[in-house]
Amino acid sequence: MQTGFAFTKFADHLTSIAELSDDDLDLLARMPSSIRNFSSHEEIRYRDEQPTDCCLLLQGYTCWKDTDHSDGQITSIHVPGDVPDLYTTLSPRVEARLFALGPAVVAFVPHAFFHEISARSERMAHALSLLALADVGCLRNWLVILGSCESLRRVAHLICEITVRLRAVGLARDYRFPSPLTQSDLAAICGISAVHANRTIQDLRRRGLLQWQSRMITITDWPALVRLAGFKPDYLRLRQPMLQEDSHLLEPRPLEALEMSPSPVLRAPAAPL
Amino acid sequence: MQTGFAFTKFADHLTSIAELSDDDLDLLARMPSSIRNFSSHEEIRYRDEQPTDCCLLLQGYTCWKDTDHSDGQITSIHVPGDVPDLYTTLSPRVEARLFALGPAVVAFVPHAFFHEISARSERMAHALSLLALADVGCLRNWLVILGSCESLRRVAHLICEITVRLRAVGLARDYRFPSPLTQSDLAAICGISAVHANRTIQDLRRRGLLQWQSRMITITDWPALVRLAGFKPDYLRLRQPMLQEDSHLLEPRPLEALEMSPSPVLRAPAAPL
DNA sequence: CGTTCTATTGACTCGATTCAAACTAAGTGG
DNA sequence: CCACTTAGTTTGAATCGAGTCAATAGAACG
Repeated sequence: MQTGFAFTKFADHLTSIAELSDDDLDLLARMPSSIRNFSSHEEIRYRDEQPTDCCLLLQGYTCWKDTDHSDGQITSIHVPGDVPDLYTTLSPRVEARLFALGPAVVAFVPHAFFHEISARSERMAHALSLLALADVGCLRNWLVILGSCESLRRVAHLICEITVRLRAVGLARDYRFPSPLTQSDLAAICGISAVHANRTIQDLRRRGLLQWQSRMITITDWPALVRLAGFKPDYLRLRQPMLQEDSHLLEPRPLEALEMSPSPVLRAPAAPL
Repeated sequence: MQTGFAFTKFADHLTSIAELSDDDLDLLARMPSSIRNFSSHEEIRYRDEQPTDCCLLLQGYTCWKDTDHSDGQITSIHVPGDVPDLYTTLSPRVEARLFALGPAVVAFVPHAFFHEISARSERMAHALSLLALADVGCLRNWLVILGSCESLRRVAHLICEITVRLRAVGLARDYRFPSPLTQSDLAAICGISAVHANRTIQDLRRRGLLQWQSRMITITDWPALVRLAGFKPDYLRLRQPMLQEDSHLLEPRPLEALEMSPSPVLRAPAAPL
């Protein structure tokens, strides 16, 4: 167990949702973690596991699968800065399976750390609650998508959400980001067949909204994609809406430069907890 | 504001998920509440409302709709004992709309009460966390259903879930319960059209699994319904599984008589908080 | 007693699945 | 380095589940 810079990704994520004091950021800087690499489709958390730490995703993507079936429905996906199993700090049993979608880097952070920072700072405890509520908001919103949209909107919405969530932690600044998902993964997220996932992507490509090649997604018409998806990011509970419907891709860093300093806590030297 | 017996429904619900001490039950007995009746499809919570109390459902059903569209997707439904907006104790803003599905009786309970019992009893705080986690479990499970099942299984699964959740709070003992939902409501839950909802119900009737007439559902072949739905109630996190695949309807109260005393706290006289 | 909401039915259309096959890319080992 | 394997993508054709539209029948309510 060592102290590293894992906390900066988490700090970016937290500050995108809740306002933190300098003291809170100092608390975060003391986050102990042990890093592990996972290869694509490797299992990170097993059903009925009772971990004493949480997974903080540093690079790549992960997803929950609630069913045991290997190509079963994916219930949520995660981007760097997310802590998919934060809820295990409340009830330490894992009821589903957590997989890496593409290669992923994960920092394991002891439950005790989250308990401690919650106890020390009221505001931090509140921020962690908001984080959990944001996850539930994502879940509810995705349920609405699955229940009421056809495949084209589903896929479009998914890509909008990933984009905004990445940008909230300082990634995908140029509307371009790695996407190691297979089309079967995409299908498992969107609740459609792999074949149809393929045809849907082609449709999006043909409409000139995005490119998806060699494990990279490049959004070529963000406003149109948002419009097609009917994407409204309120449910993400971000302090900055992050939409910029008007800003075109020609101006790479629109107006969030000041609100979005990538890692405001880097000034604090890390020290063991 | 008065103290009533609203707490018994809530206590039933809590004890179905978490173990409570006698002291905890005494705490619950002091629950202050003000009762209100709602008629079918009346709105209980409005978007962007900032309530200082929670809705404890005493009779009937309610549902969340995340979209403003009046026939939009329903993201969750609630049975007596549920507190749909418990999360507002953490973050007091309501992001969706809460409706009564059929006539409903609701007890409004101040946030302060939940904060107080959490502060006084560690075990109670934990129980409330488990309650919230169970809600999320429901949500995830329903997302899987919407993403991977066709309409027949969706409807079958919904009815299984309602049945088990009702039975967990001492209702629907004979696999028979009021169901004031319209077929449009059912459609909005299951993400299908109202016309198709109708045809699906007829299918279930034709298979001899249930009756649905004059706002009552009678399950006529519970084991077959469970099998058809592929219903596995683990995700509800109930302490008692409540499946009884084998027990037929001829024996109305199978084996849960001892574990399920309907309101174990009624012995405690209610006193103002 | 009529108005309104809800349930039901039929015909047509469309989105999506399935199955099968071909094709590409990426490894792996001889 | 090439042949072989494997995983992932792409395409077509047949089928099926579900949506839509429209019309009717029934139930509830004032």
